Amino acid sequence: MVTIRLHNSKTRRKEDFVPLNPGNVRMYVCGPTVYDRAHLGNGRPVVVFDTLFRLLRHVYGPDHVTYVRNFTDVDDKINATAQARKAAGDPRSLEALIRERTEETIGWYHADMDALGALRPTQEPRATEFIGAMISMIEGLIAGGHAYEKAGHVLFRVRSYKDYGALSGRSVDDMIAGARVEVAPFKEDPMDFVLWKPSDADLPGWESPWGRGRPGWHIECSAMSYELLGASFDIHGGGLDLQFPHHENEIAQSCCAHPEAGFAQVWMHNEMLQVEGKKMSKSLGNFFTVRDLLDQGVPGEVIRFVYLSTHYRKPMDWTAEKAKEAEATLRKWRALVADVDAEGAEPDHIVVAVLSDDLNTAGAISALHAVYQHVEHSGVGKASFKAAANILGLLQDGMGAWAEPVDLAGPTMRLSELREVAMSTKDFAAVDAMKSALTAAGVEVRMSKAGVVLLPGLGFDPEKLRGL
RNA sequence: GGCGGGUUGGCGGAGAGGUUACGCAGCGGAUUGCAAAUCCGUGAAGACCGGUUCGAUUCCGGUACCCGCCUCCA
Repeated sequence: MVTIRLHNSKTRRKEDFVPLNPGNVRMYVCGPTVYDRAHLGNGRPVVVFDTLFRLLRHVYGPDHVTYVRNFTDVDDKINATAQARKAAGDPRSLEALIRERTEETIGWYHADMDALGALRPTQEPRATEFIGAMISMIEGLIAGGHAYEKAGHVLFRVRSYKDYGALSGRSVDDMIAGARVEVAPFKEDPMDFVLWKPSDADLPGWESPWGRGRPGWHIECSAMSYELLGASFDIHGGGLDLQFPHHENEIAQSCCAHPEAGFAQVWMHNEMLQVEGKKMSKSLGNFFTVRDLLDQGVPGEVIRFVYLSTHYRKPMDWTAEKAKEAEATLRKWRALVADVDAEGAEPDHIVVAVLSDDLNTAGAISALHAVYQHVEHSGVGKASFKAAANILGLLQDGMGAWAEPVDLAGPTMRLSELREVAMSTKDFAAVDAMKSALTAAGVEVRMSKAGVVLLPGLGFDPEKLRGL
């Protein structure tokens, strides 16, 4: 069996991955807050951990991996959207408006992430379905002396957990010295964070031992991972920006609530995303969603390829140039395995080995280039090539419509005839005219002794072919 | 201010203490009505300064620059 090695943020080292139970490998990844479309940065961890999910399924068997990714549907931004709609005159209740907004956003998320070729996780719990579990965990923390109630809030007592800061390499004292902590009079210590907060009538709330209120952000992941994966599980993933404070707080909560267990064994964090060398932000005008790209005609598979062409622990720069290169490569690869069935085929072992070394997707893509060369020349190993690409979620059946030939038989025939005539008359004017028209419509024109081949490119516009 | 990460050839981007990464672009050639595509071949790197070593781009230290987090933005 292949040994998977993973860089563990907790130990800052690459380690052999040894699951607690090979019969059920368990992974939890922090999912989206469902208040709006997923932007390009949101897609990166989805594709990264989907690739890990696929690798784990390959190594341990598809039925022996449990992948949980949550939906955060309790959030002030969701509330704000709902309140805005209500203020605009919508007669429905706030709860109904919130439900509508989160349902709508989850639908978008699924559609967009499906387009990136990501498998649905085994379970996708919503925070609102686990409020009871959060309340019990908070009660346990209070009973254990790790949390306290004050002014309608319940706060986690950071000083009660000696390893607080270990994941992100910070000490409580250093952070306080940094002085960027929220000042709240009811906190025992400035670093203490909210487990539960009161809701007034204009906000969604649940009854609790501390009155009507709603959970703080961090407790949901602790409660849901415990309910669905247990007190100890294998991998916890998310973006690097979540390392502090979110994951640090999760560890504190979970380890104090279940001191006998180890919580997550391996922590993985993907680096952030940039666009054309700059941080993606609305103020710079380079902010866009996955849906924006899909609507512009960039295939989801191309977006996925670009994500995977940079190692997950390095900042990734999205550029139009990369998308162009990715498209060309995928077209070439898809042409090679157009009619190949990879079902049951053994994926190329070098690609798998490279990928198993801390999810080296960029290295795996390079290895695929080498395998392609070999298969191209020898004609053998197509299924193995495709199966290896499939572990990266590339060249999946059903995702290649964008690369499939469009019926251009008519223009092909006409151009062939024109060329036939021109070859004898030596007057190529008509041929060249038609060729430029085709090129302008986004069609790639290939002419050789073997004949004429027309291939639609990314910007192919069938409308422009009318009249040809 | 505190913590963490990065700096590889024209561009993108990996691995490895010593032997070609790879892709794109470029250049030369085959092919071509022209071009595209394809194929063959080919040049090009390791921010800076020290240290360890027979030998470092790869390990260690320092400098410069860049980036992220510390503000419920993945």
